[in-house]
Amino acid sequence: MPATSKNKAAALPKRRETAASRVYETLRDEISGGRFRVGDRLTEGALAEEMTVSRTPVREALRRLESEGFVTISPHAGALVKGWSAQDARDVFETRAIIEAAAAGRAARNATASDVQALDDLARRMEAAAGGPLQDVAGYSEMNRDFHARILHLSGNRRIEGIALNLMDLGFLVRSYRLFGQEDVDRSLSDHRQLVTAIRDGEADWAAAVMRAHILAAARIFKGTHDVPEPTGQSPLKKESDKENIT
Amino acid sequence: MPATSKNKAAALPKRRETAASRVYETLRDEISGGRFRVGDRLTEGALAEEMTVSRTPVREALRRLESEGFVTISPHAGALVKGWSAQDARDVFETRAIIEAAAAGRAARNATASDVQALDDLARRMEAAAGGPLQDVAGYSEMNRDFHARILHLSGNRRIEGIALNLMDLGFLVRSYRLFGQEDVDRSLSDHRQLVTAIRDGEADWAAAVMRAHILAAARIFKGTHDVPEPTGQSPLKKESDKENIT
DNA sequence: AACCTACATATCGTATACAATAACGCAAGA
DNA sequence: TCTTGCGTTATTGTATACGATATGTAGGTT
Repeated sequence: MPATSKNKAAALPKRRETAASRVYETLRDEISGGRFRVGDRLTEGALAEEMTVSRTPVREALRRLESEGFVTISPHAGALVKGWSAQDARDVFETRAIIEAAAAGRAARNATASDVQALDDLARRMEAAAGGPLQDVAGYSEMNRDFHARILHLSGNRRIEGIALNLMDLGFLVRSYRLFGQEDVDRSLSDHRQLVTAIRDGEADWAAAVMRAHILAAARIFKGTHDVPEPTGQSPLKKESDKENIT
Repeated sequence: MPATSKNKAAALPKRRETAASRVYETLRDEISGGRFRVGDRLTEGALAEEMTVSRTPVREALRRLESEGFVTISPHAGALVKGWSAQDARDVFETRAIIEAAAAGRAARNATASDVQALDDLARRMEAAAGGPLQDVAGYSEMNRDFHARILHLSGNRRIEGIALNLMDLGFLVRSYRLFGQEDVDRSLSDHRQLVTAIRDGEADWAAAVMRAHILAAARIFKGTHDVPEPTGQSPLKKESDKENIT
């Protein structure tokens, strides 16, 4: 329905954000949150009506989601929610291991005392939060992201930082912490402690090796419990799952 | 003026592309080609009129260019041609060195005999083309891109492949081969030979090391002759200075 | 003279209207 | 029953109209 710009009081006018960015964030969270099935069609008109905006900002949001790998868009066919194969997950973790290991090594050379202090504080807070059986998964995940982001920033290479952050924020990874058992969390925390120490002492090679192991360990957990959301089922209609895997 | 889709006979009537993609490609080539100066304002309306389309496809093209790092867009201020500082260039080369070295190592493990054959053919063709003083810079550059792209593909990691290709295709790097002297070309070709050999023999570590050296050497050449100052922030009074930026 | 305010203008963000295309179904024939 | 062709329809691509916002300027006040 034509929302005549009068409905600003309707939803969330708090921020001075644009409608396009709001639609983008909403859709991104919803896709990550599992509202849609892989292969689902995202129709501009339907989404526009649902969010009480016009097709223009929806369209913009979809294009952005495509560039970040959440949906695929075909010239006249529209947007489909993109699926993740086991191979995709493996590739992402492997790439993260490579890039973040290098970043950790650089961070070990660049970090100042206060940088190390901040990292250490964060690591301790994570340990405190994980005292019990990890209740606040979202909060822990957020702290973990922050920990990695700080190290990436300390690498001094903004390109590395941006690429690695993108990889970290991919939808199918965001919620993977639910898969962590107690011992996994313990090992992860131990890795973090080692990273802080290695960075504090300027031991670049050690920092890189720890980071690599840290990420590959997470990959193993993810892989073990998350084997193949293959396109097998998923066909409410006929054959929609043409699979984007190039191979 | 409503261009009633009849003017397709103007330039490229062959393809059935969308207007947005045409605008995107045109703008990308023009930015890479140096038509604009760093910091130039790209106004939607002006570009739309120039290309005889509406603002909508222009807008879409600009957003895409932003996501690929060619322009920066501020919420209500519009798009500016993005500049590359020496630090940016350094970051890109360093990141390429890290990622492509890893890719070369994986390629050494995955490559089949025919893969190696294809690489070797390409390397030989490049040597032949560089017999003289490198006349066809564009052609040579294209072959070089293909060489690297093949190795990236052989890594078996599509994520690595995509990231590295993006880094390779950044505007300010595309034409950097003009900076290569004869000895630089010779060393580059020698690197390629070594890469082919290392991959053929499955020597992952050697392949990775050669690739790393290969890219960092290129970085050094680029850096030496291309030391540019910062994009000077965005001076608000900065006026349009289009046309004529050869370099 | 400096500063603040109000207005004018240019450009972006969004809504809506229209055109083009591809998916879908239905019917007709073999 | 299967195939094939055409027409309908839903959805995307593009154009245009309108509203919102930032910037720049002129004029008035202190």
